[in-house]
Amino acid sequence: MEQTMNYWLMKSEPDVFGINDLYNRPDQTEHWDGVRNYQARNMMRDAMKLGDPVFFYHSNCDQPGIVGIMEVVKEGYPDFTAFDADDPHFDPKSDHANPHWIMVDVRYVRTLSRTISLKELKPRPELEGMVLLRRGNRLSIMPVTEAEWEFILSLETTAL
DNA sequence: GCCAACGTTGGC
DNA sequence: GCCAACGTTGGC
Repeated sequence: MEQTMNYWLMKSEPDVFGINDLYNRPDQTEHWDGVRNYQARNMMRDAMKLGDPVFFYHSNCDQPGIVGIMEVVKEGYPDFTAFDADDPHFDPKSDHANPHWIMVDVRYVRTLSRTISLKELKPRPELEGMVLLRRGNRLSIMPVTEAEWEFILSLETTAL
């Protein structure tokens, strides 16, 4: 059964885990742990599929924006950091028998030739309605439409 | 560092 | 089930 490809955007603070950190991981692959939001969890559990392309977004930094591309290389499985009392993302309500939290593995694909900043995305009429740009949006993982994906990539080679 | 927006928690 | 208090996110 053929399934439509889904596109995603995942946020991370570059001071904590930036795109260069992903680049430097063995196999350029890392598990995306620590997500403790049910909406984001549900997307990883139900909708993110092998091979789905993902924008890497740097948040909470000098220039928030999209910095690169990665892909899903392992579909949703229990986030073991929730089981570890020493982990900052520990959740006492989650255990192996009943894991509350889910993560996926992602692999580095490439770094964009320049950062496509949030500031640059905001005024674009083509991106009106994009989840990222919705007021008060705090999701760390969100869907991107194919049209949004293509448009954003077209900006990479556009002069500012 | 500030603070708006939002999710979660817990008392009732 | 309501909602106030609190914690977190994340742009600025």
